[in-house]
Amino acid sequence: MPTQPTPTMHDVARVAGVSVSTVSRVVNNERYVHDETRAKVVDAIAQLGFQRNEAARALRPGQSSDTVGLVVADVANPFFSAIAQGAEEIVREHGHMLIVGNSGLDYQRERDLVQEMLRRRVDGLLVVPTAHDHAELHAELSRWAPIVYVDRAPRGVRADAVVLDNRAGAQRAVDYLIQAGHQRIGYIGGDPAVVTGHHRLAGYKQALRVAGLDFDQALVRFGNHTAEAAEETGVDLLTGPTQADAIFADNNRMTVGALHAIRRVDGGAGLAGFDDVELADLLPRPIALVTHDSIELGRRAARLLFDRIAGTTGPPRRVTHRTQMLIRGG
Amino acid sequence: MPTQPTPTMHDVARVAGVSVSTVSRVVNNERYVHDETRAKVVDAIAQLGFQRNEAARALRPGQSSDTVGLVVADVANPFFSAIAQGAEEIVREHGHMLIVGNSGLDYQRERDLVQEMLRRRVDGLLVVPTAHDHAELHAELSRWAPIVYVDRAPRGVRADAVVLDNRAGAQRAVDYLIQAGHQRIGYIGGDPAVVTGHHRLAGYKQALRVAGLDFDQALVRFGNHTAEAAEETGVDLLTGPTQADAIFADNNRMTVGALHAIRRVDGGAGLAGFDDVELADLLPRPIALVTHDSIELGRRAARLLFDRIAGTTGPPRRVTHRTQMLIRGG
DNA sequence: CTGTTAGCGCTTTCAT
DNA sequence: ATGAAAGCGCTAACAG
Repeated sequence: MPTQPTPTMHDVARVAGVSVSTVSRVVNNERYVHDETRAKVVDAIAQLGFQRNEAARALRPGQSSDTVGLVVADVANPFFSAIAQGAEEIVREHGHMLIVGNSGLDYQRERDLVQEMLRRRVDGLLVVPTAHDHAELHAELSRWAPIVYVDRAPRGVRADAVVLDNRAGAQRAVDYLIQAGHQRIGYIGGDPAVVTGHHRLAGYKQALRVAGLDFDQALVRFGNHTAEAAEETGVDLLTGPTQADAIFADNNRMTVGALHAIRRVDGGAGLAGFDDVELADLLPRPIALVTHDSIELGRRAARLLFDRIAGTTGPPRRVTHRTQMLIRGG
Repeated sequence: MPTQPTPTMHDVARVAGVSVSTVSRVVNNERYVHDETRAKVVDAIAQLGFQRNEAARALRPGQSSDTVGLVVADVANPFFSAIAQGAEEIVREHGHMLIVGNSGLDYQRERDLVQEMLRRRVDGLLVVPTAHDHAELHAELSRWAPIVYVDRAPRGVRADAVVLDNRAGAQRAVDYLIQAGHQRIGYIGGDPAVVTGHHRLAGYKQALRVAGLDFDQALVRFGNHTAEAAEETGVDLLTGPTQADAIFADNNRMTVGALHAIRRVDGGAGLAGFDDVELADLLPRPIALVTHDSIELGRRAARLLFDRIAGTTGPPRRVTHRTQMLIRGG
């Protein structure tokens, strides 16, 4: 059956034989409504299946849409879906709803999404920013609603952000590879412009430096946008002239690719990676993983956002979540 | 800096020295606006950073909120996040936005979420229903907006749904185990009330029947709600009096649990599972997986929904997606 | 206790 | 080509 127009308070009022204001009072559980009148209204509401139009309600001054927007690169990536999970949890606790959009790491789309969400008058935004400089975007849009950045701070802006301890995490994992006797550790990274990559690379370099190993630019390969690309890069690192004997993978997609590469090459290459990957513990060979609670990351970002929505002012807050290294598999 | 109130068309009109109707015309790209006037308005819009309030716009008769709701059990589960990914893609193509909620497979929460989304006047709903009877819920709420169910049809209702070929998929995987010489195949399932489990169990039974094997109720264990629970169940099946020599896992979480169980027991138990699991191909022992394109599942459901939103009437449509069996790992 | 009124931000006749 | 005015569904004074 085709859908019907939703009944309004006016309809309820007519059926109950009262005025709309009385209906409004009943719906909002206000005092000073005669029990009898209330009963009539409640009946009419049930009979019509009335549900208050929140969009209309939000139009009143001082009211809000009770929605929050979340922009991630790609909800299908376990890292981002964990963020979404955590964010949804907090958002629901606050009686809000979550609008989700995928930027695909495309700046234009990110921009469009944020703008569209603002047009819907979200109370705030959680954004995993693309690599593009955000100075303009942030200045232009954060006037209207608070924005909290997740996983990485955008370029060109000092703004609220909840991030991971990328550098220390990467350093630790790379150090593990070094301690295991590897000397030529390849670095497989994603978009070179994304700042997390830079920090993780810094951790990689630091580990080499501490161990007194030389840094070889040929071992560093950014620009892998899928696990498949990372796999090819991994094979090349391991079998090509670079002669890598281990790999550090920049994020979960890269790790999956690296695992396949190592399997194809079938040498004794070592592997470490940023982010956890499901089933890594069942793999035949040990892998060092920089893990973190990404659901909590989403929660923290959402809490910070609601803090701002509640009116908390002050300088940009930067929350850094710790990571830990786990040796899984083997 | 705290956020400012968003400028309205009225503000723009004042700055541009025209009336709100003229601003509206410019914003909506209507003809019959003098170029000079248009320029003034465009300037004012840019100066103020005006963005049309979509909520207010949607209030006008005949207009819609251009939003769609998606209710899944848990976006962090790769199966559901893939659905979200596919849905988001189509929703965006239609110029809409996606509101996401997690039901946690709790009927009351599902109900609350759907109702809340309806209050926000979503144009339609995509729902992965809980196990509860939906006769009342569906009858009550589908009057206001079209609902398309994803992954499983709700109990007690004939409604639009996009589902998988659960029975045939399970049958094929179980048959694979039988052909591999296994005789006592344990079944690890989730919520016994979820209909997909029933269909998959039917496929399991059918495979046994075809092969002339007896069905043993003791081998069937529903009620595992996490991978950890599935692991314990798996260990019990393999080492307990049931003496299972293989396991069929009902869904991706169960498969992860079963993998751990088999690893703990360390026998030569066979394993098959519904849904794909990342990295399964790298595991040391072969596993039969019933795979499917779950992103496409989300896309199909969303397309069907927009079909209804566009006004297509007719009897409930049931779309069944094919599955395929892959032997991964080994 | 309840109804009348005004108005939120926007679109849409209807005049001019 | 532009403006005035009404109204979408709801809430919030303000009367009574």
